[in-house]
Amino acid sequence: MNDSAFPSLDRAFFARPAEQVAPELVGCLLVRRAPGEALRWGVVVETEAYAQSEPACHGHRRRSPQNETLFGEPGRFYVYLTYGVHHCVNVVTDRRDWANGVLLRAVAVPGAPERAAAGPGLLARWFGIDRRHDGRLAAPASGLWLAPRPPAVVALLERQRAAGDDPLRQTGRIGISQAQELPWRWYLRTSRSVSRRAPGDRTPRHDGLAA
DNA sequence: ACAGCGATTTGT
DNA sequence: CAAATCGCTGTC
Repeated sequence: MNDSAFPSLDRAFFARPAEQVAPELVGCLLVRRAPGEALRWGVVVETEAYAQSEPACHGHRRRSPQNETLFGEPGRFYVYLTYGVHHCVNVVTDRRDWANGVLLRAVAVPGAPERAAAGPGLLARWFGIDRRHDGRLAAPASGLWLAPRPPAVVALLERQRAAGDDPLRQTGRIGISQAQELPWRWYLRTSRSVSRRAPGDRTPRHDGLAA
């Protein structure tokens, strides 16, 4: 399997507000090429948007060496350590000097256990992502990038949408203590690899995987 | 300096 | 439901 089978999303895709990019990233592919290892990839099934204007965003309070990447150019990865234990992977969106990004919360990996990357920390662990990836461009040259929705995923989404059933669910964000009312989390209803249920979400779990 | 705490996960 | 575990942030 060649890298060319996974074309990289370009900067224009990310140069838009996070709440616009986040739902469109669901169904796209996260691809990882580490030295001496097999290519790893999976379908993004859950995302969250963050913006400087709301208090849950790391860049809301102030700009610092820690969150500098979030203020930088779109199309780069913003990776941080949380709870001293787990890494969280974001893609920077919108424009320079405005903290904006999309948190990748869950990925469905074909051939792997369903819950292998069913959460921000698990996802980072599975793909071998840590702070060294912070600031890297989302491109094959970085060994880590995002690819557009493959035809099979596009077909699945269209089929369900045509049946009057939107496979993309929108809820409040998870694990934050501020701005919980903001519905900036999106996930693929048909996936069993979603991290967890948001408070109040009664959506039934559905069979059939999106990959 | 120092206590507090987090965009999580796991086990009791 | 609490521990694990690190480093940033605000305060003393």
